[in-house]
Amino acid sequence: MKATVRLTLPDGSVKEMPVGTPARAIAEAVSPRLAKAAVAAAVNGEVWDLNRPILGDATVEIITDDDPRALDVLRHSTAHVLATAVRQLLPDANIGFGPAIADGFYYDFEVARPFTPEDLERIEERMREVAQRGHEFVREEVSRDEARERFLDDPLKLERLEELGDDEVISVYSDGGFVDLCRGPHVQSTDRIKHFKLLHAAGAYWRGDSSRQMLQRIYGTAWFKQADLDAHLRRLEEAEKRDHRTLGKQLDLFSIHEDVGPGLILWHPKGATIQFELKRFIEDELLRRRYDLVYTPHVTREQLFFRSGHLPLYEDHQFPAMAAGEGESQEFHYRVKPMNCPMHTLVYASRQRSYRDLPVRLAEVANVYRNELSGTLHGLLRVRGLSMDDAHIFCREDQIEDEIFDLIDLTDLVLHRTFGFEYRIDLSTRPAKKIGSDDMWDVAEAALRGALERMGLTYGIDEGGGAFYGPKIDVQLRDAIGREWQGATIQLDYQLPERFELEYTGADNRPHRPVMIHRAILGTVERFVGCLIEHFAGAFPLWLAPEQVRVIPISEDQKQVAHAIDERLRARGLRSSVDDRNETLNYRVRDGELVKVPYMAVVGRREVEQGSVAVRVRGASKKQAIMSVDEFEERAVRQVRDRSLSLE
RNA sequence: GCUGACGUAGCUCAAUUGGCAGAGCAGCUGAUUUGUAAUCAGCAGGUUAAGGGUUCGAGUCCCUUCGUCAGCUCCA
Repeated sequence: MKATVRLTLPDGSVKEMPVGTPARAIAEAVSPRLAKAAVAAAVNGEVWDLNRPILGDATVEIITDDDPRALDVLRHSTAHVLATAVRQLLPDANIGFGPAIADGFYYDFEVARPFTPEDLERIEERMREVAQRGHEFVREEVSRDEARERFLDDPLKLERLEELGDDEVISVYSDGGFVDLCRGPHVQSTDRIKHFKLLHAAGAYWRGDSSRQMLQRIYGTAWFKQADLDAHLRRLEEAEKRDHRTLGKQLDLFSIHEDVGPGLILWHPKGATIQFELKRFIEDELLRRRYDLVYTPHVTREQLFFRSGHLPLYEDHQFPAMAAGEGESQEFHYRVKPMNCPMHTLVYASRQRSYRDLPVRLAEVANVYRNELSGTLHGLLRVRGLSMDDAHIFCREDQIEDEIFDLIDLTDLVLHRTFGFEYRIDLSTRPAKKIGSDDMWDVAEAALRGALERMGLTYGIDEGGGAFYGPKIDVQLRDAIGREWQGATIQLDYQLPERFELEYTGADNRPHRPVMIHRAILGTVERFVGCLIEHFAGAFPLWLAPEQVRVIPISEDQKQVAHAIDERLRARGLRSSVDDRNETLNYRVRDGELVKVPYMAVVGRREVEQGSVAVRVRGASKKQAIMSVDEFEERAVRQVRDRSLSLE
């Protein structure tokens, strides 16, 4: 057996080291500085503990605390410290899973009673003690029998253990008396863990299965630097301030009333204005791109959804059936529609189609209703009554790529060029359980890829993540404070054309089956408006702002002129109003700022004499610009037309 | 749907061990005529989510229902 191993470092240099040398030794050999910053190592690309002996030739890269992979290690280790502390305080607690997640970690426990906020404080305090003690994280590889022995009192761990394959290495990590079945890796010692905070506790089903017992999950966050932790906590606060439910109330955009029902939105005039502008923008764009608008009923005989296959598969998400009216045949039951595709399919099938007619693009910003679980409802982001910016494209296989290309362009226009979102694209390919031949899938996936590449876009691939009826493209958008939201979705469908026997006559005078593309660019109007509220923190760009201009006469003497200016702005299509309430100027300016009116046009004695207005731009206090009414009017109209994101 | 927490005026929040339901803002009325983030005074506003129970007495304790929130799950 060789006594040394050849370790290749990222700079290409090769170090000859004794077998079993840990990555830590390499870091120390390079520089004390590197050793200090080192958190873990990538050995042949796999993240390892610094202390884990390297037994064969390998590439080794030291992962330092500024590497994103290091944060996962730190957070995972913090989760172990959490479990260590909980076990010390509650020795009977059974442990579930405790992984690192985006921005933090959690750990699941099976305990006699749920954790209270006071419990969290006590646990966090104990965590600090554990961390400060500097327990080594010790990794051991054990046999299955030995592992069974060790986790005799941990039924949840035993269950996981039995699922591990025979060829898998079973590793166990311990720190300060706490032992966990765990793949690792971990930081070297608990004293590396300094900057963390427990955030909240909530119930979570074991293995995410609602038929299994409920565990108590504790969430937390951990960082290498105090400044990073502080910044993260500030981000959470900022997100809370932007919460669309709070802003929706403050800005009088929408409400949800108990008597109407949960998940059903009452759009107030100001919120409705935003929706109106959004729909107008989208529909104008669709017409330009040769879509046709359609309108279809909100209620239908349920046989339609049996034919489409939604029933009984999707029944849990549909509202219950309604009987037909008295005196009518009771043979048919009706359903409120949860989707539009079957109806659009019928519009397609309402007459013969030639290959020359394709693609047929049918669009409808449609209200649909889905009976979502009560516990999942959340403001505008998850609702039961929603308006999809839905469309279905019926095309030939050779047209798929061009259609997808156009859809991605549309997505970029809407999300990026219009609203300034950055976004990320994922392509989901064929799942194990699918319909259609492999040839069909080859064509479909190649078309999606081709369009993405023609666009010059980078995208991720979710292998096997497609729907059973076709591959899809999902777009995740990133908002002003870095959060990701589900944006557009584009799905190919070979199933519905089959079920509804859709056809077109080809150049060969033979019947052919079209392909169907389902797509939503905004997702749903409700969710998108919610996202916009948080993205802009309620300060909408001029074209979307429910109230664009507020004209404020300083005293009664300017009242008439103010109303005349308001009339002029209204005549140009601007949403203007006059605040001539009997209040001080300061009061009225403050009021306008609080509801985030983009422009306040103040009219005093000087302005009346000059035919001008003193324009105050939202958020820019004390820097008013005096300009003629004409100039202001042109400026505002131009910005609305351009859908400008900033005010000038 | 499940687990836990919560529900007081339009909004934000008080109310001691069970002991007279209160404040600020918003609203209304009046005075004031205002030069860029809150002028002053007065008035009005409540079946304490709904229903039931315990008690001399319930916003407060117990039960049921509805709703909200944090998650689980699922998705757009």
